[in-house]
Amino acid sequence: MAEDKSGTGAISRTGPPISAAFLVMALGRRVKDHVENRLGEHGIALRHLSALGHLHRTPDVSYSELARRAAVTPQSMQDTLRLLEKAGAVVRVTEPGRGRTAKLRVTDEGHRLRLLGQAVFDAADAVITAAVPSGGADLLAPALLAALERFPVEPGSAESSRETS
Amino acid sequence: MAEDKSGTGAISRTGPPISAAFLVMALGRRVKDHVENRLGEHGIALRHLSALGHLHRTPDVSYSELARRAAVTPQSMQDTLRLLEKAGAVVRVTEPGRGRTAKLRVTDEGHRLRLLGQAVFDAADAVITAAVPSGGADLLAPALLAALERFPVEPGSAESSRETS
DNA sequence: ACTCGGTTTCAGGCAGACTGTAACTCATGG
DNA sequence: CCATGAGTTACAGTCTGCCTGAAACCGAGT
Repeated sequence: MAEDKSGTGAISRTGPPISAAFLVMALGRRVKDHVENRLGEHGIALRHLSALGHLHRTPDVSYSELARRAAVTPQSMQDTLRLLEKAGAVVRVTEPGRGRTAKLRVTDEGHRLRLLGQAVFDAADAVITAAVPSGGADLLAPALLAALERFPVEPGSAESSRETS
Repeated sequence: MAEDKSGTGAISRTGPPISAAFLVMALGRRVKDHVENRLGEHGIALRHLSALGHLHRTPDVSYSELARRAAVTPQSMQDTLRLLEKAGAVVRVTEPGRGRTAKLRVTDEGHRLRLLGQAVFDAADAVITAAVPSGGADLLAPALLAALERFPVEPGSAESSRETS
């Protein structure tokens, strides 16, 4: 119904370059929604993929350590891992119990999901780099990275870290 | 400590360019958090600023119409406006009541807040454009815009539209 | 031996969106 | 005239991620 919801309609008219900050926020959200939806088709969300990535890179870490790296509380991370355990994507190689620090491992199913998520990211990357003009593609990532460093991590953010490789 | 939460630590090492999609998501969230915090110091959030912008551009619209433009449900928009009304930033020029369509106006206080929000965005823009290399600054916005159009609005997004000008 | 930091686990809370439902207005057609 | 139905405001409840609070427990250091 002629929504104009993203503002693009009003944007695409003319010169006033429209706030870069706004564009970054909008694009970030769009991409996140896209990734989240694609991942959702396989039963996981972004935070699960992130946890899988962390766990793959450094196995045998505990809930709390994992939480620390993802910058969330141990409770939230436990909640995230609950789904992954139930889906058979990670297992704890130590027996459960109140104060017993857990060692977690990624299973074969976990690796399957992880690679699948990586494919989703690769696809999104292709779309993005196809959108920048000509040779600006390899100029984009460093710029984004530089901008990222210029915005401090403020209290109350969370951020989920990356999962590649 | 030694959080590495955003992955930057792992990123800044070497060549593997790291997913552009990931960077966009991370930067988008960082910028949003930044804007939200700055706005929060003045008692409003992004959605309030967005509503103020919409209302400033096209006055005398109703709750539902406003909700339609922001792509949220009327209930959510009503909730957003509740704060703005209580803060004296918008007033309804018609009397309340169950089925009576409301006409809403931005007050002087509302304009003050709107301009203030615009300043926040301008500041963020400056930070971003300062982060891109040399002449890439005016190349960034079009690229982001082009990328934005390549990601369809998927079911379950919301998006808040823009508020500038 | 025993305290203390780190950990897991359970319970509750909060914010922002949503759906569901009720009450009401207003234009339109019979 | 008035009944019907689309549109709107209003109120309540729900859900999802995340949080804080508190309890139970392990394991190393003194």
